[in-house]
Amino acid sequence: MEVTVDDERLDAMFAALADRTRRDIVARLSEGEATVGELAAPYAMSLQAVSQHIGVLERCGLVSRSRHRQTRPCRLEPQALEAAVSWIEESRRAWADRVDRLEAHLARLQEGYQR
Amino acid sequence: MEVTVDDERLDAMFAALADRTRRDIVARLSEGEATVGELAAPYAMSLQAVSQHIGVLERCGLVSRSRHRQTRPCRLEPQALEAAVSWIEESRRAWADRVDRLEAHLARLQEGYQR
DNA sequence: GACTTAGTCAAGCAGATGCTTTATCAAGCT
DNA sequence: AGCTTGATAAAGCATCTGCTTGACTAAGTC
Repeated sequence: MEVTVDDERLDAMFAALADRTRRDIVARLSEGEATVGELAAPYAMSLQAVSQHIGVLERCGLVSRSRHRQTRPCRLEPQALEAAVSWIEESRRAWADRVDRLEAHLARLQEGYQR
Repeated sequence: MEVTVDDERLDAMFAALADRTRRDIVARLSEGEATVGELAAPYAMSLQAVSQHIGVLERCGLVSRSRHRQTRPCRLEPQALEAAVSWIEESRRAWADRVDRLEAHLARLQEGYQR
């Protein structure tokens, strides 16, 4: 049974992860919630830029923002990462299967020659 | 021990996978080698465009092109996919650990109240 | 040698992306 | 009410991307 994830979602997800700053933010959030300001602090770029990066992560479902007083705490939505992993795993598995079949085939040929 | 993959490589890899046509090509190649022309056939776009897509996949190490007569057979280099998977898995694992710790903590609190 | 096949190279263009700056808003502080 | 803090909104700009077309090359066919 295949887990079919729609293409647009994968587009957005991989595109989101294609930026170092955003991968950094995801890694940071995997250690726990953080506000936009906290996430922005380590970077040379403006708070607005980081807020935009978080927007990208939010739009593809990897991160969600809530409110607490004036701050906007962000947290990871890891089931979204699942979609990306499963696509990659599926392709890799298909390739591995193919290599296995090929090797098995070659092994049978080899056996044939030796007999 | 961490498998540290350099950021530029991950940038290129996720960017490569952020395109539906390129993911299609990877999926197709996971079923076996194919020439540029064979890969291009299903698409409305020009052969040149597909060749450029393959170039992107090649530059990030996911695909390699060889030569056979006038054709350029392409094949998947699946150990490259490993880098992407391991980055994602690592972040997800960190998040899962954190959730587990949190739940364990809450469980202990709960126990405390009931005693 | 001329023609076809399979593909690359290169220039150009419309639209997306990553940042900036300025302006604005909502919550808390005095 | 006015000021500060934490953040979003919007406009602008340089660069990158995905595609196109036209020109070229290498290998095989007539």
